[in-house]
Amino acid sequence: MDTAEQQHLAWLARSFGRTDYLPLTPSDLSAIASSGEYVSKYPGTHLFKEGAEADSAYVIQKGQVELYRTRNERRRVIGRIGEGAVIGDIAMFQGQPYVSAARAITPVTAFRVDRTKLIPVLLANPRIAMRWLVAGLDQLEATQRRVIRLMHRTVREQVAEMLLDEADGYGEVHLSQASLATLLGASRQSINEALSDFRKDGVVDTAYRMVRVLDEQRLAEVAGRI
Amino acid sequence: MDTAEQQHLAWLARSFGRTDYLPLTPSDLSAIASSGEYVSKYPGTHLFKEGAEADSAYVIQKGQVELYRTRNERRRVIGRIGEGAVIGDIAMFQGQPYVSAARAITPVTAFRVDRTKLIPVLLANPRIAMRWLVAGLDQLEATQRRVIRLMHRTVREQVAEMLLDEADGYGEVHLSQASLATLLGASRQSINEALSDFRKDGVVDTAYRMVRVLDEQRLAEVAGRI
DNA sequence: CCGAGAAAGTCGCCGGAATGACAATTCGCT
DNA sequence: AGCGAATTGTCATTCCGGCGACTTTCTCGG
Repeated sequence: MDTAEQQHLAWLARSFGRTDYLPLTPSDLSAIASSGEYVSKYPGTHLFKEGAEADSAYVIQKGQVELYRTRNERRRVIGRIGEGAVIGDIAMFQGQPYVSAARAITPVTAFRVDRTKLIPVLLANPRIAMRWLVAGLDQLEATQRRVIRLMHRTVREQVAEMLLDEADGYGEVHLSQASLATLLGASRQSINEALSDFRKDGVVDTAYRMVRVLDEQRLAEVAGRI
Repeated sequence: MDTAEQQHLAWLARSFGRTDYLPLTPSDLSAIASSGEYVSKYPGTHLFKEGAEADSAYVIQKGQVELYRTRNERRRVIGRIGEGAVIGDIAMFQGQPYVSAARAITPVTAFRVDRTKLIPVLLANPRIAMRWLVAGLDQLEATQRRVIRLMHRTVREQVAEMLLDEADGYGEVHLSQASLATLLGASRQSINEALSDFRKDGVVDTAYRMVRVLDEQRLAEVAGRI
């Protein structure tokens, strides 16, 4: 599989592992309760694996899930998601294999939606179906916007943009520099250089597998968001 | 509006102006007949304009429609579509403004689907709604794939890819080198150089505002489609 | 507490492509 | 036919960033 493809899948998987992707309300869940069931996963076990047929989607109720892809027999963590996130749904709707694997890293409770059972329920509850699918469209479109926003920008600008995008509530980005490089399609060295610059200017702080954003304002300027 | 944004919209509009985007069957159309009406447009008149609120989608029944965007008071043709194509639907579902204008270039008959009338019909025909929306997901996903496929490739490869993609039935691409440059986010000079190379090798022929593909096979090799 | 392996930090080299600057064509219009 | 604007064809210059090759630092499992 070529690099572009890898990157595409990484972006997709990342995009759909976002906690702000909440197409379903609690009442929706009760409506589709019959098309799935609650599952518990111990840390280390899989919700689904990369490349498997996407016959289910999951709504995370509790715990943290890690999304990763395997490439050249090496695991690449794409992101971590938590409560409320929906994963695997786009692949499920499209009838495509999962683009990433999902593994519990804490004890996880999730609602597993079975494709074959879900379809009739959605046909009976078109309002939910439409909201869900439109949410998918929005997500995909947003991802695309992001990707194109990154094109034809210097690595430095791309890194700034990415950090702003990926920072969690504490302004921390838990990704290795190599992961950032893969996502941006840049070399690890260039990422490192950009981060070194930022660190020297006191804009970010770096540690093992982590970057902390210190000066969001300045980073936004670099990213061209002005 | 910045360049990345421009490019994003150009890509989107371009992608959705493809005749292979056919989410609806004739029987679907009869089912949603009540949510719209047939409209006839004389050449030169608009189906919709860029930036306007997307309150309708159109299914082209007959004729040719030109999609274009205006930038710096200059029209940029993004594509032409014909019978069977659906336009404006993604924007309509998302509640976003149209990303391009659509203008009839031959006498056009189209079925105009009204957003407010459509929603209840789709709720009553969830099967159509789901198919339509999933088709939208597929399209967006395919576009994204294309975009990422173009990233991190040499201009030469990008040009080859683009020419294959944009060639009409006669193997001709009616775009100025500057337009190609904009779409690819490259400089005009680089495009020119790539085209010169291809011309020298007898792979393409160039003229004013036009490129004709002579050796599709070889172009595909360059594009990496092998 | 320690060792292996992963991740991070640096350097030099070099190619692809942006930029700026012109000359040469071609087309649309008067 | 002829003029001006748009388009195309070429260079020389500059620079971003990929790649290879290390060294240093950090983590984690035993």
